[in-house]
Amino acid sequence: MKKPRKPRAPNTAPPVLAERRPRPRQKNSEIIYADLRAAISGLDLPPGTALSEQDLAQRYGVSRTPVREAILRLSEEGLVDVVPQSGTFVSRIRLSLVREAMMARRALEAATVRAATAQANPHYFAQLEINLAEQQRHADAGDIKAFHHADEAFHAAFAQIGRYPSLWALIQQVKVHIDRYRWLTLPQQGRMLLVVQEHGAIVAAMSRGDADTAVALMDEHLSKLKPDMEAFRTLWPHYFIEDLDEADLS
Amino acid sequence: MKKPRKPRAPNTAPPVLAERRPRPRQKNSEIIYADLRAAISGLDLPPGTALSEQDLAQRYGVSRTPVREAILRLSEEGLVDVVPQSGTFVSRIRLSLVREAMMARRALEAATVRAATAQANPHYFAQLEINLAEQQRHADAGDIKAFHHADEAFHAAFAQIGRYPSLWALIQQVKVHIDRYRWLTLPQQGRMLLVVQEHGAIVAAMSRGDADTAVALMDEHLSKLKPDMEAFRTLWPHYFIEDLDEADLS
DNA sequence: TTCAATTACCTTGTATACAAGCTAATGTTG
DNA sequence: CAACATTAGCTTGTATACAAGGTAATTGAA
Repeated sequence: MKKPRKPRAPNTAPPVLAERRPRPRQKNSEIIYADLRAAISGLDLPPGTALSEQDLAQRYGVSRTPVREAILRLSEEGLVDVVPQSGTFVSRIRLSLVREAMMARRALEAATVRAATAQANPHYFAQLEINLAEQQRHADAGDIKAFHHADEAFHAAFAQIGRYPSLWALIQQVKVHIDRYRWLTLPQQGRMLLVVQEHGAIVAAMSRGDADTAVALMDEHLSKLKPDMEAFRTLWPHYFIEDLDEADLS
Repeated sequence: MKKPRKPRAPNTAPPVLAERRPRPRQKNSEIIYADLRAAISGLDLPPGTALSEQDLAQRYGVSRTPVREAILRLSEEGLVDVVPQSGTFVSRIRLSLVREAMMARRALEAATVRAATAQANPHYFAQLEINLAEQQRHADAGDIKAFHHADEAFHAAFAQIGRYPSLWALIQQVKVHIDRYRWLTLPQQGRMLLVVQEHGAIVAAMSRGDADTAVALMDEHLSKLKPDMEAFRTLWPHYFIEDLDEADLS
């Protein structure tokens, strides 16, 4: 006769080091999330596109559950709008949000550039120079997507060098809203070469230990986007959504 | 005999204004998320606590699905660690993350204070004064939770006044990591009254239109937390987790 | 022809069932 | 008694079924 096993005490004891083996396997929802995010960020899924959970599930060969989790994350980032009993749609670009994202990015990257300047050493400068060369190569070749990738790595490097890695995660979170807008303006010729020059000037200031100038140059670099918002809004009206930014809510 | 209906075209057409009726009903997952987040932020669920989806589902009277969605959001914020086939645990406080969160918050709130100073008008100052009085009241009464609530509203007001509402959402996201740490130090007597004074000084500088001073005062205000990290780490060792912040990864 | 009512189909939200795998108590062996 | 192997029970990840409700094509009447 088997004795009934005593129920195990609930696992309230803190696992001393649960982080040792971060499950090597990547969850399906993560893959789908990254995939959709890249597509939305790069305007491959333009604003207003309908996303069906069922459809995506079939496309990825999984059930609705992981798709739902991916969409939930996108929804929190403001990249999709989930309307119950109606549908899920790639969110339209809210210019007020772009404006806020630019402000946040400027504030955060000013911090990373300053921190990176303080931590700088020859090893890191070599890393930055390699990245700059890569940017130059892609700019010469006119490969916008590759250039954008190198640009991301360049900006990410400051957070890494300055020892503020999670700040980059935060920057990425707001950056996606800027990027969606930026893809409408980047194709302008000569833009990429100008960006490489500005990046080089920032590194030069850092190498002189001139943090204030480096920060100022970065701020100027990130502020370059503003000008012609209205023009683009008339060109791609469906991509944008009116917001009550100028409406006085006193 | 019924004629088979022609399949409807997929809804790829952009819904002209899907945002008109934001479903009044709040999803269960949102309620659970807010509830758990508040409990974790306020240390009612101390770091290391095990959270069972099944258990929470029964407690809230729902199925696992909405609980999972809430936990997924907490996981993205770094407030819980989900270990597949093992359990979900309230994350331990990573001091490196606290440090990064403080840096991010300082950078972002500097921006909101500057913007708020530019937008200031008597209506907004009256709003701030009312909030200051409320802080004073709660500080006198020694009601820490209520004071914390008013403190949040105070800081949120700058983003609102400066017309950068989504920046406050970003600040809240990083602030939670600071708060968990702060609850270990806030009970110090006299702390609250000092905070009210510092808040008042910021508003005073704003009322003079002195944005630089207001920003500097806010930065100083937000930098007050630093000192005794090591002391608390020895007092509540289970609440913290070692990280490789100082480890050189060259 | 025009316009309103109907209704089939699709959407997301939730509940439930099953699968893979980790943990700790139990059983076994030296 | 000590150390190791076994295994019951729990965990999360995923798949599937059902429910509530919105949309648009169809249908019917004026």
